[in-house]
Amino acid sequence: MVAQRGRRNGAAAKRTRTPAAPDADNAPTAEMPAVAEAAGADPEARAKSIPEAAVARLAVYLRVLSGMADQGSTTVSSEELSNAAGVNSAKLRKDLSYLGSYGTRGVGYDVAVLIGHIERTLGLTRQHKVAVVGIGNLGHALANYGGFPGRGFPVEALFDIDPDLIGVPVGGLPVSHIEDIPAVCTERQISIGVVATPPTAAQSVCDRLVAGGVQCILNFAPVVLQVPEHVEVRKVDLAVELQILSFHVARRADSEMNGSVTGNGVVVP
Amino acid sequence: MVAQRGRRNGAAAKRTRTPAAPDADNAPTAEMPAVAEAAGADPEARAKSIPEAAVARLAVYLRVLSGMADQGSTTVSSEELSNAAGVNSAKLRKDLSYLGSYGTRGVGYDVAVLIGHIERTLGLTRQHKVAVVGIGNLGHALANYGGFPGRGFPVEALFDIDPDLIGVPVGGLPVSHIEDIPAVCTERQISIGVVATPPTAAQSVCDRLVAGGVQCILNFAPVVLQVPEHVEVRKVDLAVELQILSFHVARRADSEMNGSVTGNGVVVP
DNA sequence: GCCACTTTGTGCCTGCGTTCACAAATGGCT
DNA sequence: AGCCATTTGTGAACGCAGGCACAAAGTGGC
Ligand SMILES: NC(=O)c1ccc[n+]([C@@H]2O[C@H](COP(=O)([O-])OP(=O)(O)OC[C@H]3O[C@@H](n4cnc5c(N)ncnc54)[C@H](O)[C@@H]3O)[C@@H](O)[C@H]2O)c1
Ligand SMILES: NC(=O)c1ccc[n+]([C@@H]2O[C@H](COP(=O)([O-])OP(=O)(O)OC[C@H]3O[C@@H](n4cnc5c(N)ncnc54)[C@H](O)[C@@H]3O)[C@@H](O)[C@H]2O)c1
Repeated sequence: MVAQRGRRNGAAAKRTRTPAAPDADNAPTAEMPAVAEAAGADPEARAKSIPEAAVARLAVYLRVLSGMADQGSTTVSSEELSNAAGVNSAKLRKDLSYLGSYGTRGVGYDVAVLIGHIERTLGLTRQHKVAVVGIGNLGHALANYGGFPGRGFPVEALFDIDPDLIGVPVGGLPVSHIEDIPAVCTERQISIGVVATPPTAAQSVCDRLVAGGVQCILNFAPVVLQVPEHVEVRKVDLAVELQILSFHVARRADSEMNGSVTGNGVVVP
Repeated sequence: MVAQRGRRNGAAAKRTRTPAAPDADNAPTAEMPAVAEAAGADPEARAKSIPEAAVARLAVYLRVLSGMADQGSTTVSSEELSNAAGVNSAKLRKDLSYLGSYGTRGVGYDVAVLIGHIERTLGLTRQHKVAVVGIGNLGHALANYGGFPGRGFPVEALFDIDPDLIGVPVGGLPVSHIEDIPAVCTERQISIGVVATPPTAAQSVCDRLVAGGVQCILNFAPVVLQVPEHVEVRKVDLAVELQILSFHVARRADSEMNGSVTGNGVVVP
């Protein structure tokens, strides 16, 4: 019996939206009451009503389930799965209920069936081709990482501005020049662009990706990108992550300032 | 006064809901919001009441402000700053109000003063030493990254299990063996541990970091880490980020499936 | 010194996300 | 066949966070 209960760890990235059109912004979560009519036999239609936060968790459940499937499990209860995913079991059930009633009461969920439904809901039945821009420290790591292709996100284009890098294969794929971003992305049907350039270059690179028809951008540069309304941006900002941790350290150090010490960085009187 | 409310770790508290709710008047939300209550004038004490989401934004404001300071700006209005940070101006003002009233009505905020207050609130006045474990693709990128030390997060220890890596300097720092994690972390007063190992090794590495007195962990491995209550974990999961983007692509493709096309990956009829 | 203008700080309302608790469904056991 | 243990699915409550709108507070012009 595991006494350990749910850890928190929130989502790491933040969505940004262009402040250009304050009137029509109407965040992705449909403004329409939408009522989520039960008649929705269409799983795709149902997708519209899934809360953003739940989508992030579904991805986590999916990975846990994949691990369980590899281990030979065929069914799993909400309690088990929620424990492995680090969330409350009620929340897990509610999340799963967004994609329909695919569990069996008294038994649990069929692992394979659940995997299929989550994949379909997250749009993982199609492949999403990825381009990485900025093949420096981080770009190299991303290009060499084997975990993406295996999950339906093949890296199919690399770009940089450095003449010494152009044509050099990284992770088996030659680097192209950023001038060619629009043409190459259009031609290869790239749908996700990853920005790993220095912050100063990020916006111009982003513009080229958009010109190439890319629909989503994953941004590692510490800047707020401006994009058209139809492009989705997610930001991964390590400096912010560290600063949030720093805040918690400070908060704890403050409330515990009476001798007892649980970690480094605190003076022991 | 510690007052550890607010966290969700609802440990044992069974809290059966009685309709009458005789326990306290905390049920009606209309009453005094209890936040910002007895928080004295002490800025550190006030930190406890800052919402998690606001902390993340404060870190973003801080970076924008630093850029403005470098550019010579001395004051900034909430409108300007919120634009640059990509948020609503009212939200920004509310976030800043958590750290006190340090703006001047009719003028705006003094950039330098604001930077100082945010830094103090986030605990950036002290340095937070960082250790990176798993010096592979990602670990190398992190170890070589110059952006962390400049912001008060010096990388002061590297660890791996690969004998070929031990002793090799990466980014000017030699790699140590993971066996030495507890000793080295304790000795060098490491407060933040970064896990960049394969997922299978992540939990054991995490345990060693905790044994070394590390207070926070930034986890890049796609697993849910189990840690004692006093350790804070944040997870950066690129696969999840991509899957969230994938969901949005699927959703958009679904709602727009009538010829008009705004990006790649959609068949044009 | 007064007035008009700017901008902050915040009370209030709305809506989302989380949690609880329980009825309904289901399988296994006697 | 009937009952019990188990587990799902969800209605309802609760609390946090976001956003509007306005009073308070300050600046600068005249
Ligand atoms: N390395 C890390 O661990 C890390 C951590 C956090 C954030 N980041 C951020 O990720 C980004 C990349 O970091 P990095 O360490 O890989 O930097 P890097 O300097 O190693 O690599 C940057 C790459 O971008 C290329 N580049 C420069 N200008 C370009 C342009 N206009 N168009 C296309 N490519 C261009 C450079 O040639 C170089 O190859 C930075 O914004 C950094 O702040 C990196
Ligand atoms: N590279 C990326 O772009 C990327 C992207 C997303 C997620 N990740 C995750 O980050 C982690 C690291 O990725 P990577 O690409 O750097 O992998 P990698 O294989 O290049 O590096 C892993 C490193 O960890 C070391 N290691 C193995 N077992 C260890 C142990 N028990 N203790 C300490 N070190 C050990 C290995 O020697 C190696 O140096 C993985 O969990 C991966 O899923 C990486």
